Order: sequence, then structure tokens, then C-alpha cells
Amino acid sequence: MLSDFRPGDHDHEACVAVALDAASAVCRERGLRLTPLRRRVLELVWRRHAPSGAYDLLEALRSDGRRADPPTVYRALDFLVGNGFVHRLESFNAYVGCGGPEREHNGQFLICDGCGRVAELEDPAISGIIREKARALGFRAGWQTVEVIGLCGECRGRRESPA
Amino acid sequence: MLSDFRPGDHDHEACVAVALDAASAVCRERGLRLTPLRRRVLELVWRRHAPSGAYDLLEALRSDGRRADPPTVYRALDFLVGNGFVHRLESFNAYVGCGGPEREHNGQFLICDGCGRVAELEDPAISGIIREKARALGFRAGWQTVEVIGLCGECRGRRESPA
DNA sequence: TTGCAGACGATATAACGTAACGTTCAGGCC
DNA sequence: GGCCTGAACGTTACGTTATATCGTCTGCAA
Repeated sequence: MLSDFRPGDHDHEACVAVALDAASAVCRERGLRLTPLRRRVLELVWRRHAPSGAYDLLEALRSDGRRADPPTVYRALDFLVGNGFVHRLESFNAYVGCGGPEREHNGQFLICDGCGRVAELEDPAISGIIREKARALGFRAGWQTVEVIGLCGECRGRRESPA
Repeated sequence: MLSDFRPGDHDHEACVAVALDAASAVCRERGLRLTPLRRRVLELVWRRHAPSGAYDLLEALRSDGRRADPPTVYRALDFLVGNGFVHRLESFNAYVGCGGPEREHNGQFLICDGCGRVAELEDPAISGIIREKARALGFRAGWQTVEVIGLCGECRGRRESPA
């Protein structure tokens, strides 16, 4: 698993810092430029464990006092998604930080309908069976989008025994 | 499998007619109203085995001579998607006809990057393993979005041995 | 110091989707 | 027939998401 549903009380500052450090390291290795803008967008995405919309990010950039228009945020997102620092959730038109940017992968996402938090899996059994079933039909699988809507453990508990 | 990659030369008129008849039958059974507009949108979606965008459908309705605005097509699509006659492809913001509207299901889609055609699976092994893996993390899976981009058999042949 | 390429600024517009409210029309009931 | 009701649809307006295009700046290298 690449990122879990974090308990509500985890140290989120640390969590963001770790992600930014990881991204810095990867960029240094690969000769990519993690510019201040890109770094800031990545930080904004990480500040929530729930998905952020491009226009939420745009708002946030403007709150920084920065002049920003849609292409600004989309270019940053293109960089971050293209290099695996951020994933796009197709069924939400929104973006989440990636828990394992060190290597390429094709994750699976669990999205909680209660709290909006997202967990990322990278389960070879899931991607494998999809690839196999596709192959049986003569189809060569490239990219897989696997997004599951449901209820995380915390939210399930909350619903079944409300305060 | 609910719908296959049809060979380029299949009888597409028949294919559309079967889908419309199936929809009529299901609506009759369930007391749903397959109005002329809804029927027409369903037909338009089926005329391509590739996904149709909402605004493509809107254009097509206007070509019919009908006055149409976005809510017209979205309402028809809501009905068709809600009752299982059409599926929405999240990663394309587009719609395809459903090959098995008789019962509710949570399909998986193979989308060919070469020709744009779509096949629909309903494979319990895929949905099952996703549900299980999610459950192992305390997550109760509701709806699954599974969309695979790749190359169908025909297009693969074409690329590997171009004319 | 010139040239180049990548990043970003800036403007405009395309593409996708919904809110809200009024009108029409089919079906049930008197 | 006349009336009521609710679903479907028309219509206007707007909200949200994403891209095309072109100009400018900056850092780097020839």
C-alpha cells in the first residue's frame, strides 16, 4: 500500500514535509526542476489527504498573493502528474499526492464517501488480473484507472454507531 | 463479457436495433418511459462503438432539427445512465452503450487507444479481488470505476504490421 | 553575447456540467 | 369532457474544468 487512511490525529506537517523531501530528492536524481511554483502546488495538494480540484489550488495560489491563472496551475499539475508526484482521480476531476513517487506505478484508489480521504494501493494482484482478463480478449492493457468509492473504517464506525 | 470489440464489418444497424429493442423491453417491464428524446440519445450513443461526448450528442440532436441545449442531453443521459442503458467513462467524460441493461452491474471497460472502440466486461474475479483488497484495509467498496486504456487485437495487428 | 530551451505570465476560449424556473403533455380521476 | 398531477422537456443563465496561443523572462551553454 502506498498511502493509508491516516488517523485524524496524525502529524500532518511531518507528512507533508516527508512528501516534499521525497519529491526534492527524486527531482535531484532525475534532473527535474522542482520550481517554487511546482513545489508550492505539491505542498497544497499534500495539505489535504482528500483530493484537491485544480481551481481550489488556483484559489490557494492567489491567496498566496501570487498572480495565477488556470494555465499556471495546470502546468504545475502536468509536471507533478507526469513525473508521478501527484495522481489525478478521473472520477473526481481532482488530484491527490502520491505516496511512492520513487518509481513508476499504476495505483488503485480507495476514496471514502464519508470523509473524502483517499488511500492508494499498488496491488499486483489487482493490476495483474485486469491485465490477464484483458489479454484473454486480445487486448493489450496500457494504463489502468481503478477508483473505488466506499466507506473507510472510521466513517463506517461513525455511521453504524453515531454519537 | 457484455460487449466485445466488434469486427469492423459487423452489421451495425442490427446491433443498434437490438440495443434499442432491449431498452424498450426493460422500460416496459419496469414502467420507465423511453421517450422519443431518450430513445434518440440512446440510438446516437449506440451508433458508435466508441464513446460519445455529451456535446457531440447535443450537436447530433441539433442536426435532427431539434432545439436542444445542454440540460436536454444531460437529462436524457442521466436517465439512460441511471437505468443502466448507458455507461459513463470517467476517464473520457464520455458515454457508451451498455451491452447488458437487463440487470444492474458494475462493469469494467477496455478502451482502445487506436480505434477508440470500447469493450465492456463484467468479471466477478476483477470486482471480487478489488472488493477483498479494499476490505482488508477496513474499506467497504461501493462503486468501482475500472477503465483500461490499451490496444485492441485489430489495432495491435495493424501497428505491428502496417500496410 | 548570443542563442536556446524551459518555465511562467497573460489573454482568450473550448469543453463539460448544473441550477432554477416555466411550460407542456400523458395518464388517472371526477 | 374537464381537471389535476407529476414527469419530461424548454429555456436562460451560470459554474466548473481544461487548453490554445503567444509573449516574456531566466538560466545555461556555445
